Amino acid sequence: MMDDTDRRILALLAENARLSLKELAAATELSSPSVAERLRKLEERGVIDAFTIDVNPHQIGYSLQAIVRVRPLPGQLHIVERLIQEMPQCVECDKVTGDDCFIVRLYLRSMEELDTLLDGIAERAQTNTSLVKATPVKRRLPGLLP
Amino acid sequence: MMDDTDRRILALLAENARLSLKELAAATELSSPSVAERLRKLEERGVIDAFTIDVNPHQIGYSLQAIVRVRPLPGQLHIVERLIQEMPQCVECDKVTGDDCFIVRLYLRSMEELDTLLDGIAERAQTNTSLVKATPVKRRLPGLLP
DNA sequence: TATGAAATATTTTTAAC
DNA sequence: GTTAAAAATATTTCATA
Repeated sequence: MMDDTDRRILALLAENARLSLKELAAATELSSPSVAERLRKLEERGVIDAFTIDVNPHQIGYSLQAIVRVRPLPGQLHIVERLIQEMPQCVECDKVTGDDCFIVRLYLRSMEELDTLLDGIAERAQTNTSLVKATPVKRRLPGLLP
Repeated sequence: MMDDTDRRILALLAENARLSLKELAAATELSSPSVAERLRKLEERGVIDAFTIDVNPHQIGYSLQAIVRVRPLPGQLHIVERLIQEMPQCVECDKVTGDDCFIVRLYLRSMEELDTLLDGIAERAQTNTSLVKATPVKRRLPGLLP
């Protein structure tokens, strides 16, 4: 279903999603219409979920990043889930197995903002916060071997 | 430094990074050259880190997703960090405060692959694995208020 | 310093193979 | 999957607020 050329296109777009069809064509030794058609199919099949941007949180005022494990109290799961979804500081949330129910990534302007945010769910959930000190692996594609 | 128009451009590109200058210009009621100039500056200032794609892990063979907290044993921190970085299944890794040192997001083809991967660092680190059951918030921009 | 208009150059799309 | 022509778009230049 996906060949080496498709994988090459994905890897190129992961680095620069605004590459023109012409540039993609040159890199894959195909013609532009051919690349356009492959792109269309990759989107249609849902391999490419979205063309998007990575924004540097620091440059838009978010000086801190935290990963918070959230364990809702009995009966509070759905409310907590909704509260998390509505936090503008939440950029990612997964529902997971194990003692914790949610793992949330927050962008924060200050420690005070973190405190306020967690206070807002303190009555409904236990939380465990880790502050991000560094990012050894920035979001990237996984291996694309067949 | 960043005005409402810039924020609008960021929000539009977060949804579709391949929007043409013309489309961005229409949406912001600016001319194409004007949008091009703003884009150039957003990149130059590092507000936009990258134009990239979101790939659906299922469509490229990764049926499972796990978030693993990793706590290296004394003296093993740097080796463990390197081992994580070299895992093609690792799509994200943060170094954090607290008992755990690293929080890693893995894409996996099978449970067996998870087992093999964790066995590979078992002598150097304690790990705690959560399997992703759902994703209430998919990666998104944080609030962009000034 | 940021914008817009117009001209030019480039790219994308379409159609035929 | 390709080529080549038509259509759409991007870029450059320059004038302007």
